[in-house]
Formats: sequence, C-alpha cells, structure tokens
Amino acid sequence: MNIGQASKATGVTAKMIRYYDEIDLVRPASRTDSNYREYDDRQINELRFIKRARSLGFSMDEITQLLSLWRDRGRPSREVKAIADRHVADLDARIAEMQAMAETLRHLSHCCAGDDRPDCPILADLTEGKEPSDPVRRRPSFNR
Amino acid sequence: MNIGQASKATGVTAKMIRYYDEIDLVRPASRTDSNYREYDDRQINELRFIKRARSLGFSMDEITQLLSLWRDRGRPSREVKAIADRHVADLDARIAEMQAMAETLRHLSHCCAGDDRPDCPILADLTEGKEPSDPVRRRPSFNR
DNA sequence: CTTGACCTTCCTATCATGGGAAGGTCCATT
DNA sequence: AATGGACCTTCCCATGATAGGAAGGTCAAG
Repeated sequence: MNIGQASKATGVTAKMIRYYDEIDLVRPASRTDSNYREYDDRQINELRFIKRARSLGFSMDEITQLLSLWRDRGRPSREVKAIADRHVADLDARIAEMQAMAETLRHLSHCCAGDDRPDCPILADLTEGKEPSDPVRRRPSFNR
Repeated sequence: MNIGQASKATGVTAKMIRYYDEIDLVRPASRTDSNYREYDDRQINELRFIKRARSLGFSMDEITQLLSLWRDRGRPSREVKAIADRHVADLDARIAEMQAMAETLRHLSHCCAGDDRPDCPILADLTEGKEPSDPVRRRPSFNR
C-alpha cells in the first residue's frame, strides 16, 4: 500500500501521513526501490487510531503516549485510563471557561438594543477595563 | 507613556503591544525623537479593550471589527450585537463538540477497569476505526 | 561618565496543517 | 516503445498569537 492508498483507507491526508513519518509517530513498513513509502495493516490501523484519537480531542502528545500503550501488549489499562481521565478533566475545564464567556456575552447581548443607536452595553463592558476572571489560556496541542 | 508603562497599565505584554502596532491594530500616538513608542489614554483604552475582548474569546478578526465600531461614534449597536451573537453561537458550537468528546470518553473510561490488565475499552474504541461524527475543526483565531 | 534598566529592530520558534514547486515513477493506452 | 497523466518524492513557505533572544541605542540616577 502506498501513501495514497493509505490515505484513502484511513482518511488521513498524505501530507499528514508524511508528517507522522517525519516526527516518528508512524513510520512506513518499508520503502520500495523507488523510495515510495509502503504501509501495511499495522500502520493503517495506527493511522486510524490517530484519526479517532484526534477527533476525541487528544493532543499529539497524548496520542504519542496512547499509541505506545496500544503497541504494548502488556500495558496496564490503568495507564490508558489515566490519560483519558486527565483529558476529560481538561475538556471540562475548557468547556467551563467557554461557557463563562458565552454567559457573559449572552447577558451583554441581551441588554443591547441592537438597533441604529450607538449606545451599546457590549462595547461599554469592553471599555471598562474590567479584569477578566483569569487570563485566557488554551492548550498548545488543541489548535486549529 | 512609553511601551513599558503602557504594558503595566493594560496588562498587555510589550511584545504584544508591538505586534498590535505592526498589524495596524493599535498604533502608538507618536514616537519620541529617539524612536520610542508613545501611548496616550486613547491607546491605553484600546489595549484594555483588546485584552478584555480576547478574554471573552473573540478572535483577532472580530476584535478588529469591534475596535472599529468602538472608534465609530455613530455605529449602530446592531452591528456590535451581531458580532457578539455570532461569537456566542460559535462558542456554543465548540462547547457542544467538546462535550460530545468528553461524554464519549467518560463512557469509555467508566467501562475501563483501570487495573494491571491490558484489556481496555478505550484503546478498543480507538482501534475500531469508527468514523467520528465530524472531522474536528477549530477556528483559526482561537489558538493557544 | 558609568551603570543598569529600558527601548529599538530583527530573527527564531511554536504546532498541526495545507499549498505548491521541481523532479522522479508507475501504468495504461496509443 | 513511447507518451501522458496520475501518482510519488523532497523541500520550502504560510498560518496565528505568542514568546524568547540577540545586538545595539537611550535614559535617568548615582
């Protein structure tokens, strides 16, 4: 299986498959004489694994750990669970943060006439340099 | 007021103040003879405005729009409200996405013994290349 | 006049992702 | 066998908001 077929089989773009190779996350099973990457079932499954993990919001770093546990037949499920639980806590924290933002804005928007006049509680709020509860902080690997 | 004082007054790092200058978001009121940036109350308020807007999760793009409305005394509050409402919808969508991830993981984790044995429903789920409901997609400007 | 704290510009990196160029390879159809 | 198109390779560049650091100029207090 070359990279195009692997891409079709997993839904991971060829670009990303090359990237995973580059960062040593998933290396091709071999190279053909003409230097084409060759993937077999093992790698295909790993790519699917990554795709699914990514869709659950795991960071690349967490995925690296998960993948190494997945490869280790003797892993203790405790370790996997720990990663997942940490990730859930992380998600929950970010959800709460965004909910707070949304609530604040809903309130401000509710108080805004939304007509032709310039008076606007939303701008008023932004203008009073109130300190936000916390500086906004988001995880490195959860971008884009 | 030079950049260091502006930074102290607003909580925005000098680095970022220079960046906002560079991208024409907030330019210094003037430059001293020795080329130091000088800020006055106007810019200080704008920097506070940006900080607060950022803490509410607005993208730089939205902030650009909000700032231009804020500068426009005759703006219709309708436009401000529209931006805020769009942003709230956006937040809600991302919240829902993350909640779905968290729910899925909570379920899987709940089913995982978390002991010394290797069997793990979390890894099992990642292994079955189930397609995720939607490819994960996040907004450009909401990074880090 | 020196020292240290500040300012300036310029360059580098992040991280996952994609776009594109230049050039090699494979296969099916003339 | 030659051609053409679809594929592969590597390499470079960009993103967005943010930070780190180097090299050099400026200011104010001692």
